[in-house]
Amino acid sequence: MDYWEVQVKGTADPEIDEEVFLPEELAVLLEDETLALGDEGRAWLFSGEAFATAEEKLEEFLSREATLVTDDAKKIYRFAYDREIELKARVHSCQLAAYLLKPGSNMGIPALARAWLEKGVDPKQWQGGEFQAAYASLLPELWDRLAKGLAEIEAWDLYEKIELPLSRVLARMERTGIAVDIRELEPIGSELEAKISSLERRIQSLADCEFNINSPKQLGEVLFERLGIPPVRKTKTGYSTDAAVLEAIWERHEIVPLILEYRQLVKLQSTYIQGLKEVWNEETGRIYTNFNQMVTATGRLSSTEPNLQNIPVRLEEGRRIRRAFVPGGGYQRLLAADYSQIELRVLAHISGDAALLEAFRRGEDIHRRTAAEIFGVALEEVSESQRQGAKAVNFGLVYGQTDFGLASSLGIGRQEAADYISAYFRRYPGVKKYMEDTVAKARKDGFVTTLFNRRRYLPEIGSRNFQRRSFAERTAINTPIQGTAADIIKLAMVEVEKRLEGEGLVSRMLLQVHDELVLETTADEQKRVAKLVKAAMEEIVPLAVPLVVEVKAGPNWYNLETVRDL
DNA sequence: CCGCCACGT
DNA sequence: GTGGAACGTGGCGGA
Repeated sequence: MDYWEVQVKGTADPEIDEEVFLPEELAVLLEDETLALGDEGRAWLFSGEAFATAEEKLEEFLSREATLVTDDAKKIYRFAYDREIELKARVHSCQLAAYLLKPGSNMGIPALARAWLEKGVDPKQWQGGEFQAAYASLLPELWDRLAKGLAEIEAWDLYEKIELPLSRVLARMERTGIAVDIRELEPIGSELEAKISSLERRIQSLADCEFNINSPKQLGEVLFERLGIPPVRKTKTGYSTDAAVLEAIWERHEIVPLILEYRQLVKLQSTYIQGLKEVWNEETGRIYTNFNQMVTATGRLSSTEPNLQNIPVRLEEGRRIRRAFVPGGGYQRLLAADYSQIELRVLAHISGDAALLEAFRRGEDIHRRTAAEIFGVALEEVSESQRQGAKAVNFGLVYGQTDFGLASSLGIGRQEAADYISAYFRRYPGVKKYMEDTVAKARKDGFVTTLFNRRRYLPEIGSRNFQRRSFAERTAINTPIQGTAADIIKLAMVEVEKRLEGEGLVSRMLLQVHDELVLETTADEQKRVAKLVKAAMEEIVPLAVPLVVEVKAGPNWYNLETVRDL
């Protein structure tokens, strides 16, 4: 590698303008007027602030048939979308590769260099903006090593066919944002404020003292000392006062339900009403989330600042917040497409269990069918409480359930829960075998994989500590299921984006909520887009059972109605 | 900065 | 016999 001595300008500190050494191609990208490329039309760029100094050069570069190796491709894609550049260059992401090789590890450049190049890289050795050039100088060798690593674990396709194209889709979604009618939040906020202060007064009056209800410590003292309610459970720091505890002591004192309601309303007010107002952009009327592609252990996305993957839906009080999420910028409808029972369908596919396969192939109500199997009754004979029990079993199944966990979720005895579980495994022996085989494989290899070869390492699977080992075993069972579902929806997102573009439609994807995609669409396009999205999601990965997607549409995220006849 | 708690899938 | 559902993010209190 030839190194040129160049100047790096426009760093975080405008006073810094130091001489550093860079790989030749990088130096050219940053400084040279004519933008000559390396032998293979390849350049390396650290996505820190330095790339703002090279905007024009970068724009020009990205419009060429060339390859840019960077630490974070999504930032480059954002750069291109923000400037409406027609992107011709291929982009590679070291961090994305590193995430697939070892999720959970530190994805910073110095850490990656230490891990993959066995180089001692100390960020403190560079001054000011100099480190950005130094980081870039590590990229050629780092990328080479990571690309080889992906091939070695047979995850190159996962990178190239799913994660990298998804980065571009996510960049586009982040730039698009979602319209929020802030006026819808005002009355909800005022109502919450009134209810909260009224509850606060009633709670203090029942306790006959002033205390901070938001402090679990103070609340515990009031409930379990002052009011003399027998404590249910302890945490490391004191009395536990979570919802399960409060529900258990519901009858002991009339203050308890008020506290549950108070907690719920304060959550809505602070996190959603206040929180969303604070990040709302008044120029565009939209909210812009960050979709993080390299955080979770299983391959799911996460959403931050704000988190738009946990907007309330279960309880009506909070669900109303969804009225504020609306189509904007000339669009008329929001459209939501969600996978029905995707995790249980994935379980059916990877376990190959005959009864589970049959249930999904027949299009049966899966919880009803499970209840019929567990309780040994005909489908028509299943009672509502039996169905609820079976639903909890199916739910827990995916998490590597224990009798204790099932018992507490159903409010039944531990023995009864254990009976349900063993009845389940008698009727679904393929599922039992999958779980045993997966744990055994994890113990042998030290990792588990998804259908698309995403890996998760489980170093504690052989621990002699029961708690640690048990946790690793549940994780071994859950990760291939949750992770495969994540792979599938990611692939579907890439396909949906491709089809929308290919069909010349203006409708656009806005959000992903693990098994659901939210789009905004026009009145004209709604029907066509509903069909397109449903087909793309259902057909993207042919499993041994059908994937079923339900599509809803409406004037906001609260009022959605099923789109029929697709 | 960590623990608790509450929201989502 | 053990502790006991999987994956996340944000607000708050308190050290």
